[in-house]
Order: sequence, then structure tokens, then C-alpha cells
Amino acid sequence: MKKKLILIDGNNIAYRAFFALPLLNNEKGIHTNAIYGFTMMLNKILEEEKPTHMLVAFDAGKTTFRHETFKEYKGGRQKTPPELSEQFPFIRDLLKSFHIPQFELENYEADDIIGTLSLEAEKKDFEIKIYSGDKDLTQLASEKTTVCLCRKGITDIEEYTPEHVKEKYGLTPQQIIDMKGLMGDSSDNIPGVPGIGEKTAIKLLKEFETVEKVVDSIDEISGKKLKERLQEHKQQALMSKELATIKRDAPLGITVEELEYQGPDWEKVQSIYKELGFQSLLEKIDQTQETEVQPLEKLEYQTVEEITEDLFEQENSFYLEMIGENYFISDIVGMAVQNEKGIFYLPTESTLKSPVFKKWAEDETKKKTVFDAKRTVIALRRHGIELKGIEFDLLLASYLINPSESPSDFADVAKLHGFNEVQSDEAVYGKGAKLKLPDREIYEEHIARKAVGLTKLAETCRDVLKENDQLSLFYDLEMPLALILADMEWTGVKVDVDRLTEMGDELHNRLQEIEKEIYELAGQEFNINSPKQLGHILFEKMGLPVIKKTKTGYSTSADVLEKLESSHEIVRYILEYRQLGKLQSTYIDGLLKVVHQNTHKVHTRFNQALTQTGRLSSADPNLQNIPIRLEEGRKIRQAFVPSEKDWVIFSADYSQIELRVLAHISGDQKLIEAFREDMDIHTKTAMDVFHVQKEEVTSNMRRQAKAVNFGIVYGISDYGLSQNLGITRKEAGQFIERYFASYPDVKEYMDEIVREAKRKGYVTTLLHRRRYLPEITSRNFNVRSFAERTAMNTPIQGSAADIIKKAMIDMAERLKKEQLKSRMLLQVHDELIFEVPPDEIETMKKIVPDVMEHAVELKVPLKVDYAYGPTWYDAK
DNA sequence: TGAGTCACGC
DNA sequence: GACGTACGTGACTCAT
Repeated sequence: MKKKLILIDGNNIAYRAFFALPLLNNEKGIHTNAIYGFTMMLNKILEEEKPTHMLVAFDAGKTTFRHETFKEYKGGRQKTPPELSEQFPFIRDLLKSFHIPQFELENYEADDIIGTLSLEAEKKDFEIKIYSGDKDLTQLASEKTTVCLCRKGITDIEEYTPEHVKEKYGLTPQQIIDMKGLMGDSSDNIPGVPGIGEKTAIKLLKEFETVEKVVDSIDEISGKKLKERLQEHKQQALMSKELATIKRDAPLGITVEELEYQGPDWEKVQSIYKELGFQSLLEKIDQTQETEVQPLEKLEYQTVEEITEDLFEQENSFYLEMIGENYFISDIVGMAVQNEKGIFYLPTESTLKSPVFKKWAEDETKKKTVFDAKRTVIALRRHGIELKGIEFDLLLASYLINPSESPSDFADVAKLHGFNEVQSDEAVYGKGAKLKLPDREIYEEHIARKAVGLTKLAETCRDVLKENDQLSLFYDLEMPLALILADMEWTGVKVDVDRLTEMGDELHNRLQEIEKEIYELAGQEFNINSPKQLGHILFEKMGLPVIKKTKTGYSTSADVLEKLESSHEIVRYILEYRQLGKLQSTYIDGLLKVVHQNTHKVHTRFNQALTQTGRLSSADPNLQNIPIRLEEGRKIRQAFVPSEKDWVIFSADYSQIELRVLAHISGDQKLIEAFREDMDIHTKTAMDVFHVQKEEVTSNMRRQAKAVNFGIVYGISDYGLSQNLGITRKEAGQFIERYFASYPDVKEYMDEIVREAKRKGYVTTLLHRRRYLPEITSRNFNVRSFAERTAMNTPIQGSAADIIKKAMIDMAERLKKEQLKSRMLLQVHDELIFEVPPDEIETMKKIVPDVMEHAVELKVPLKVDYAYGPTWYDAK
């Protein structure tokens, strides 16, 4: 077996982890972020590299032999924060329990230890990988040594081989030292040659190879200034090079053979994890211990040539693979089934043609566990097969268990729940431009593995759901909803393409006129869509006052431009250009791109396992953000029409569902009464906050009250509210205080939910949906505040999401029961949209509000408004 | 290809 | 007082 040595720059990795992660601490008040990050990194390395030899090198003392050369070396460095220093002993202990050798050497830095050992190991024909965050180490890259630098964070790794160094800098690894010599390194206080940066250094080295040769050939260098500088600082350059050179012959007194890695003492590791409170890592131990016993062996599965009935059982895991997100477009790669009889790979073509398969798929009594039921149903429906008997959707289960960890890749979900025997899709199929189908055996096994994973994981996840009291949420809400959404997506929405094209033409003309006008007023042509160019024109050329800056330059967002409207005529045109441009590119062109040629329908995909709050999202096209606020944009809705002649679009929306939910869960009497009496809630809020009678509420007071309610519903901060209302943060804060004074039970709820989130680590909704908020104990005010607002807001938004989902299920059932032809088409968070034949309008006017209003019983009534018309636009 | 900015909805 | 500000999708630019 090939010997593989991993060398880790201990100080550097700890340092990186410390700054990449929030300042976590455990029960005893010990800071743990650097330890945690370090451990994560370590685990990742062990898992992915499977080293035979290993060492973590640390810096010894403050002074090294380099200080003899240059006493300011590493001068001006910030002292290591005590919060980090105190973590080092734990890291050392942990390494001990992992049986990973660690080493430090008086007068030398970790770099030199690594340099010396890597050289020795190269001679002994090891494969070597070096982990650090310090670019200096790239000088050690060679044919046998790869330098892995973490970029931002701790797990994002960039691997430097000599080729990669060449690509990045155009230099050999050895020349990295020369580069440092010329340009210096501010973090180590290496001076280099003043005025020479990376670019110049690289240019010089490409021509002269080394600092020495550069110095010898100063006369040949072009550029007077450069020449002078080099002349003046040539000694400094040579010294800088020396400082940057990693020693490869440090007197270590150990040999590579002594660094053999034999695996951890799991018990010790476990007890340290326990002491530090590393819950997730503890769980991982159990898993790795289990899986390490039986490493990825070749999977025994059978490729089925001809499908026969005896392949299937009463209970089966069924995995259907597609590459590509859009299951309305992508092709099926293959399918696999696992049951008590074995693991079977089903080749696409023959399977889809097989009547036996069809019969099994459509048999309600043959139970199936799948990953992403909606995708699977639609993929098969495109081939005339109606998948029935879906009992468990692992994607949805995983999403409910923890919405923040709900990736679309099966391998991610599998790993999360302790099943490591599936590769990531990216590893198998590649990504982006490199996406392609690998050899047949490879993807067959990959797909078969997923079927195996399904069986195991479904069991685990079912237990967790039960533990979390989420079985009903899963079986009675999300699972049935998936099938309803599949039908809605499949039905699609008809688009009046001619109308859309017409609107597009008109917009195009108007945009051209506005564009001309803008160029004229600006005195030149430029790209109005480029914030950079626009900022240049407005704030530099035309000298308009700068209201706000962004990271990269001047802000040109709408709220800034609105403030500038009176300053110059051009601003109005730009705002209009933006508005119309948005309509044109996103809603006209964008929509036309996804309309199906023959049917003139769009088939949005609702993502049911994405948002942190439990809402759905919609994509390709996103039909949840079709304009409505401004008349100009609202007209887009005229292009959404019923798919059959004389039918109507029927839209029903919950009135103030979030605030009603708030009234319910806070139990605030004043709010409850307001809703029971069906008052205008913003007027009511204005009355309570401003202490006035109904008649005295001005439109401005109502507007402000509305913004406060908005803030409550969306969990915005005083800052957010101040931006919304154009007032100071202080004033906004006072508003919020007054609101809480008026509704003390709401205040009490908010305080309690934050306490609960801190206690339990998560918050829940009406129907037991969860959202974990680990950041609620953060030391960072902003991070913590954000988590606190999330704690207050998620139960409100999430419960509203629960309610409308329940309404959708009831509605689908009712349509079926009453044998109506009306179809549910869309959900837009608090609104359901149907297409309805004329003779069912009267029925729907009764049924829809009835079903929606009684989806759940709250302490306040739910209220639904509805409207209908020949287009979506008219359903207002 | 990815980050940044902007804009639409709830 | 810090610091960056609900949840999404998508278009566009610009540097890499």
C-alpha cells in the first residue's frame, strides 16, 4: 500500500477555525470554536485522505532563528487572543486521544518542521499532503507533495500542486520564495522591496527566475523607478527571501516512520467531546465506528434485463435518478429497487416499457419508499406511469427533521443520518459544464446504493420524526401535499403568449425611448444596468449627492434614487428604466423562455423542502413573485389565463393570516377581539399605539402602524423598520416599544419564545414544524439578535404555512369528493389560485372560503377573500 | 463561475 | 454601541 503522510500546520488551522466560527462556548464557559473547527477539519482529513502517517506541527516559542536575521520578523503581530490561547491545551489533548503525533521545536516554526519532514518523506516515496492556511507553504509543492490551503471558512480547500501554482502565479513552487522576497509579506512583517507587489514580482521572476538573478541584472530591467528601488533595497530583498524560505533540514530528532497513524482511542475522544459539548461529533463517532468496520465494499446488486413480478415485494425502496434539477425536462438515468429479495438495478428503457413494472408502480398496495416523491411521480408520469403507494419520502422526512440541512443531493442527506456508503452526485456526475454520464457500471452502482440507503435511512428518520412528535406533520401534511403539488405542477398554468409578446414589444419601444432620454441627459451612452457605470455617471460626472455606499461603490438602489429624484431629471427616467427593464427581462422574456411550445403552459416547480420557515418556494418560473403592487407590472397577470375556454381564474387569499396566528399563539385579548370583530387591523394597531379613537387615525398613522405589523410578521429589526418608514432607528425602536406596551401578551410571547429557543435550541409551529437556532447563544450581538428575531417570527410564518398547506389538502379532497372539474393551480403563501369552469363558480365561491377558513381552528376566525375573472389580473 | 447588486412577491 | 438587517428567485454585470 502506498504510504501517505499528512502534515498539519496546527497553529494556523486553529487560528483559522477561531476566526471562521462564532465564539461558541460549552456549558462550563470554555470557548470551543477553534477546537470545534480544528476537530471538524481533522475528521474531514481522516475521512477523505485516509493517511497512513500523520503529524501536527506547532510553533514553539516567540522567537526563532529568523529573528537573528531580522529582529522585526513577525513584528506588529496582534497578540493571540486569550479566547484562542485557552483552547490550545484541548486541541493537544484531542490529538493525543486520536493518537496523532504532534511536534514543536525550539527556535523553529511549524513551517520548518513540515518542510523538513516532507522532504524526508519525499525521499522515502510517500505521498504527502500539507494542510494550512498559509500561502507560504505552497513553496513546498512538488510532484509528491500537495499543499492544501483552506480559503475562507475551514472546510473550503484549495489544493496546490506545482501545476496549480503555475496556473495561479505562473511560477514554480520554489519561486514562491522569490516572490515573497520581492513583494514581502505584511503579515509576517517581511519587508521585501517597497513598491513591488505581486504583479511586478511575478513579472520579474518570469524573466529572471530568482531574486539573486534579478539583483544581478538590475541594469537590464526596464522602468527607472523600479530599477532605483531594486538597487536601493537589494540587500533587503535577499534577506526577505531568506526569511521566507522554509527550512528543510531542521534538527528534529524524529523520523517519518515514527509518525504512523493507527487510529484513535475512541473512548478518550468520546469523553473529550462530551466534556466540550460536541453533540454532533459524538453522534458521528457512533456512525464512523459502525461504518469503519465495514468500509465501502463493492455492492452486490443485480442488473435486471427483464422485469418480472417476483422482483418486487410488499415493501420496497425505489430510487429514480435524473441528472438535472428540472424533472419536467431532464431524462431518467436509471432506477433501482431494494427489498427483502435483494438489490435490483432497473435499466431505464426496458423498465419504462415493461408492463410488469407499470403494474407494480401503479399498485397502491405495493409500498414504496422514495427520495423526492414529487420528482419521482412526475418523471414517471411523463412516461405514462402513475406511481402509487408512496409511503415514505426521505427528502421530506429529512427536511422536517431539520430544514436547515435539507440538501437536494441524496448523499448529503444520507451522510447526515449516518449512511456513508453513497458518493455525492457531484463526484459521480461532475458539475456545471463538466456534467456528464460516467460509465454504465459506475452509475448503476451509484443508483443501487441510493436504493440501499433509502431503506436504512427511512427507518432512522421515521424514528426521529416520532421522537420529535412530527409523524402527523409528515404523514398527514407534507406527504399528501407532495402529491397535490405534483398534480398542480403537472397541470401547469396557461400563458397567453401573444399578449405577452405584445406587451414585450411595447415595453421594448418604451425602454428604447427612455434609454435615449437618459443618454441625452447624461451626455453620453453607458450601460444603465451596470450599477458601477451608473454610479460613475450620477455621482462623479453629474455630481449628485451620495446617499449610501455599498461594499463596492455607490449604492444606486431604488430607495437611494427616490431621494435623488428632485435633484435631477435623469433620476426619474432611471427609475422608470429599472422598473420596465425588470418587467421585460424577468417577466416577459423570462416567462417566454419557459413556456412550453405546444401547450403554451408553464410548469413551475414548487420546492417543498427548502425554506427555513416551512413555506414553499417556486422556480422555473417563479410564479410566487408575479408583479401586483404597481399597475404597470400587474398587467403581466393578464397573460395568465385558464387553460380551457370560458373558464375563469379564481383566487382566494387569507386576510392577515400571520397576525391572526400571532393573536392565537400569544393569546392577546386585544388582538383576539379585534379579529373577532373583524376590524381593520392596521387601523386598530394605530388606535392602540397612538392612543386615539378610530376617527382620529390619520392615513399616516395607519401607514406607520401597518409597517409595524409588517415588522412583527417578518421579524424585522428596529433598523429594518426605520428603513421602511424612513425614520431614525431610535424612533423605530420607540414604535416597537409602544406596540409592545399596547399588546403586553404579544410582548410576553416574544420573550417566552426566545427563552424557549435558548432552552431547547429550536422553535416549533402549530403543526410541530421545527427550526433550530444554534446562533441564539452567540456572543455576537448581531448574530444573536438575528436568531432572536427568527425565534419570534418563525412560529408565526411557519404556522401560517402549515395552515395553508392543510387547506390545500382539504381543498384537493373536497374537489375530488364533489367531483368538480375545477383545478388548483398555484399557491402564493397566503393565496390559492384555481381555474374554474363557469358552472362551478357558484360552488367554488362557497367551498373555497369554507375549506380555507376551517383548515384549522384558532382562537380567532380565519378570513378569506376571493375574486375571479377571465385572467389572473381580473381575479382581484 | 461566483460574488455583488438590484428588484419582484409574501 | 457594535453591525447588518424576514423568506425566496432571477436578471444582470464584472472580475476571475
